Amino acid sequence: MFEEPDTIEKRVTAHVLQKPPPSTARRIPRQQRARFTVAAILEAAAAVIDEEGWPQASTNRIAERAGVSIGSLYQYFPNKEAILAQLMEHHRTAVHRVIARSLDRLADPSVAVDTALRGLFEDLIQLHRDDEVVTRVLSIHVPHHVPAERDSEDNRMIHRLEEILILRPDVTIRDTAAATHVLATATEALTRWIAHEAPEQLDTPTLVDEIVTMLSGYITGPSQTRGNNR
Amino acid sequence: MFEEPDTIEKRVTAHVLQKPPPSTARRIPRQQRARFTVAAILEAAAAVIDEEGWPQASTNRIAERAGVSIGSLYQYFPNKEAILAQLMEHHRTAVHRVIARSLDRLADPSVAVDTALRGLFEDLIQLHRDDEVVTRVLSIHVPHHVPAERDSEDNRMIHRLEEILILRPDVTIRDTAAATHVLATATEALTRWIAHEAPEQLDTPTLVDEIVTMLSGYITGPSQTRGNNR
Amino acid sequence: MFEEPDTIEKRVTAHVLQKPPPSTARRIPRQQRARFTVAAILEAAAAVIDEEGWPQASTNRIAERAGVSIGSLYQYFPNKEAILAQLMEHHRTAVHRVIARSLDRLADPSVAVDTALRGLFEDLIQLHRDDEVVTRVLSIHVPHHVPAERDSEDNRMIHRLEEILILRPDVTIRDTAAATHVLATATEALTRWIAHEAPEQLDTPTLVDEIVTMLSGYITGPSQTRGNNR
Amino acid sequence: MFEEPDTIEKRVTAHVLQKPPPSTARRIPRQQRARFTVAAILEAAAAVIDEEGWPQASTNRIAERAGVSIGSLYQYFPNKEAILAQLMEHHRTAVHRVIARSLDRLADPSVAVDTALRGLFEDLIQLHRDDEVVTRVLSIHVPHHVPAERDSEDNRMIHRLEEILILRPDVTIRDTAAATHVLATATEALTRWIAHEAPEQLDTPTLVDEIVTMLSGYITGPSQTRGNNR
DNA sequence: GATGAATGAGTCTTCATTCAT
DNA sequence: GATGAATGAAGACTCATTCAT
Repeated sequence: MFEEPDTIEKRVTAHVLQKPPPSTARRIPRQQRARFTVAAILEAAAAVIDEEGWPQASTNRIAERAGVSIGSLYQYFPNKEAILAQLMEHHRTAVHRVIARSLDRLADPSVAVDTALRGLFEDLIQLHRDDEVVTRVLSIHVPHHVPAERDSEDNRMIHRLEEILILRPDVTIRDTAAATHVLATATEALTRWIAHEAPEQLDTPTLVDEIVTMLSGYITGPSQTRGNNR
Repeated sequence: MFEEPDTIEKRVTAHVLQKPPPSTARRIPRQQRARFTVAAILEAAAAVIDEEGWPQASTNRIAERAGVSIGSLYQYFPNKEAILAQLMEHHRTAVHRVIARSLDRLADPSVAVDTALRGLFEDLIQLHRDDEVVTRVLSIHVPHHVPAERDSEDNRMIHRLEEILILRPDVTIRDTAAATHVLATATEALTRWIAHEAPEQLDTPTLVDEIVTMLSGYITGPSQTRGNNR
Repeated sequence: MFEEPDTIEKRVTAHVLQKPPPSTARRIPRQQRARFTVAAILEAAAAVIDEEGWPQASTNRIAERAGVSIGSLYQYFPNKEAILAQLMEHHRTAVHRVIARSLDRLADPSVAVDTALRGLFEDLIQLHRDDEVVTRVLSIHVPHHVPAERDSEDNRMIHRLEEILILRPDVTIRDTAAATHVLATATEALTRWIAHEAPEQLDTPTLVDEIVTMLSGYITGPSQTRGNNR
Repeated sequence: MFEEPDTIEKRVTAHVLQKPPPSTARRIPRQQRARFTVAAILEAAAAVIDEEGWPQASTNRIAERAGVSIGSLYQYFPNKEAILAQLMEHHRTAVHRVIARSLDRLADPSVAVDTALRGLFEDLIQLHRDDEVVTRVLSIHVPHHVPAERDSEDNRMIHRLEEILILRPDVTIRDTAAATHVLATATEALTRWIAHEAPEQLDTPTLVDEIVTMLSGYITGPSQTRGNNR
C-alpha cells in the first residue's frame, strides 16, 4: 500500500509547496514496528493540522501526539511537507480508485447516467466520511487548490470521461471538452461541501438527489424525465 | 500634585484617572499619507501571499514590499490576520454587491433565468479578473479558517435566492432549500475555477455557456429549450 | 515648584537608570498651558506605570492617557526616564520637607522622642496617602532601592539625625552612627509598608503606636516608661 | 487508514485522537546535560538582571551569557517571567527554612529573645551573602509584582510568630498582631539593607547588635537589661 | 533504531524617538 | 507650539531540523 516515498513526495510537493524537495533520502519502513510508527505519525499529523491549522502544526507537536520522538519522525519523513504529501497521496489514490470505478460503469451504455452519477457521489461522500479528519484537512486547512493545473492522474481521468461522453448515445452536450471540466469541478466542490460544510438540516440523500438531477439533466438533456431518478 | 492650583489638578485628573480597556484598536488613517500607506500594505500583502503562500508571508516581508516600515504596518493592523481580514472584507463586499444585483434581476419574472445567471457569472468572473491577485489569494492560498458555515451575509443571500426560486413560476425544482445551497456552492466553485484555474485552451464564454445551460436547465427543468440560451 | 529639569534629571537618572542622559535640552514650560501639559503627563505617567508596570508603560500610552500628543511629551521630557526622574524628584522633595520638620522638632530637647517620632510617621503616611498612585509607583513598580547609596540629601539628613541623637540627653544608644542608619532604614520600610501593603485589618494608629514604641524605646532605652506614649 | 489491519489502526487511534489542553508546560530536565543547562540559565539570568536591570535583561542576552542557545532557554522556561519566578522560589525556600529554624528556637522559652533574634539575623545575612547576586536581584532590581500581600508561606510564619509571642512569658507587647507584622517588615528590610546597601564603614556585627537591641527591647520591654546582649 | 537535548534563523510585535506638516 | 505618521532596532518566542548519547 505504501508507494516508494521519494517518488510521491517529489510529485506532490512540487506544486503544493514552494520549497525545493530536500534530497536526504529517508528510511523506508520495513519492519512491523516501523510501519506502525509511520501510521501513527500520519494520523497524528492529520489530527494536529485539523485542530491547529497547517502553519501551527509543528513537527514536534505531531511527534508528541503520535507518541513518537521527534527524531523518529525525521527518520521516516525528510521534512514537514513530506508528511502532508504522503497524506495527500493516500487520499488521491483512494479518490482516483472510486472515480475509475464510476467511469467504468458510465462507459457501459446500459447503465443510466444518473445511476452512475449517484454511485459516484455516494462513494465519494462515503470516502470523505470514512476518513473525516484527513479529508477535512486536505479540503480546508491546506491551501486547497493548486493554482496551475490538475495533476496528471486527474487529467487522465478527465480525458477518459470526455471519451465516454462522446461515445454515449444519450449525451446531448454541445462542447464536451468544456463540459467535462465543468462536471469535474462541480463534482469535486459539491462533494467536499456535502462532506464537510453543509448545514446539518440538509440531509445528504436529498442533496445527492438534487445534484444528480442537475448533472444528469445537463449531460443527457431535456429528454431525461425529471423526478424519477431515485 | 504637580501644579499649584487645585483647579488645574481637577482638570487634569478628569482625563487621566480611568484606565481604558486595553484595546487592540489601531490608528485609523486620517491624513492622505496614511491612507496611501494602508493601501500599499494591502496591495503588498496580496502580492506576497500570492507568491509565497500565507504561512511564508511574513509581516516584515509585506512591509518591505509595501515600501513601508514594519512599525507603520502595525500602526494600522493589529496583527497579521487583520491584514488578511481586511483583504477578505473588501472582496466579500464586492462579491455581495454583484450577487445582490443578480438576485434583483432574477426576482423579475420577465427576465429569463439563463439571462440572469449569465449576467451573474460574467460579473463575478469580471470581478475576479479585475482583482486577480487578491481573489487568487483568497481562493487558493488562504486556508478556509471557518470550515463550518457561510457568514451571515452569505446566508441572507441564500435565503433571498430561495424566496425568489419559490416565487418564480418557471422554477421546477423539488427541494428548493437543498437546491439553493447546491446552486450557491456550484456557482462559487465554478467561478473560482474559471477565473484562476481553468486551462487556457478552454475559453471563458464557452465555459459560461455550459455552466449556464447546466444551472438554468436544473432550475427550470425540461421545459427549457436547450441550445438557444446564448 | 518646578526645579530646572536638567539638573534634576542628571542627578536622579544617574543611579537609577543605566542609560547615559541624552543631551537634548528640552523646553522649560513657561506658559500656563505648558505647565498644564507637564502636569497631565506626570499624572498620566504615574497612573500608567501603576497599572502596567514600568517596563510596559510606553511613552505613547502615557501621552495618550494625558490627552497630549507624543510630540508634545517629547517637548518637555527628553526621554522616558526623565518622566520617572521628575516623578521621583517631586516625591523626594516632599519627603525631605517632612523629615526636616521632624528633625527640627527632635532637636528641641523639650519635645519627647516618641512625640517627634509619632509626628514623623503620621506626616509621612499622610504624604503617601495624599499621593497614593505616585508613591505606590515609586515604592513598588520601580526598581526600588538604589544599589549604591542613599542620595546626598538623604545623607545630609542622616547626619543631622546623628548629631541630634548625640546631643539629646535622653538618648542611650551605644553606636549612634549605626543606630542612625538602622532608624532611617526601618522608618522608610515601615512607612511604605503601612501606606501600601499592610493588611486592612491592622489599623494604622495601632501600627504607628507599636512602631513608635519600638523606635523610641530603642532610642531612649529602658528608662522610657512603656505604654503611656499615646 | 494508513495501515492494513484494523487492529493496528485501533492501537494508533488511542494515542492520537484526543487533543490535550494546550499546555505551557516545558520539558523537565532529565539528563545530566539538561540539568546543567537549567542551572546555567538561572545563574546567567541573575547576573544579567543584576547588571542590566530586569527590563533590560533580555532572554537572548541571558541565553548568550549562559552559553546556551535561546531555543534551549525556552525548552525549560515558558517565558521570561518564569526564570525570575524560579529564582524567587529558590530564594524563598531558603529564607523560609532559616526563619523556621529561628522560630523553633524562639518557641523554646529557655532561649533568650535576643539570642534567637541574633541567630536569625546572622543566618539571614549569611544567606544573602552566600547568594549575593540572586538576593541582590530579588531585593533591588525586581519590581515587587504583588504589592498587596505576603504569600501564604509568609503568612503561615507570621502566624506562628504571633503564637509564640503570645505564649512566651517574657513578652510584653500590647498588640501582638500588629507587632508581629512590624517585626517581620523591619526584619526583612533591615536584612536586605545590611546585606546589600549598608555603607562599608558600618560593620555588620555592630549593626546586628543595634538591631537586636531594638527588636528584643521592643519585644521584652524595659525589663531587658541593655547592653549585655552580645 | 530510538531518543530528546540542543540549535539558531526567523517570526510577530512593541516602543522610544524623530520630524514633516 | 502641537500633531501624529513614520521609523527600525530590539524583544519575546517558535519551530524545523540535527546529532550526541
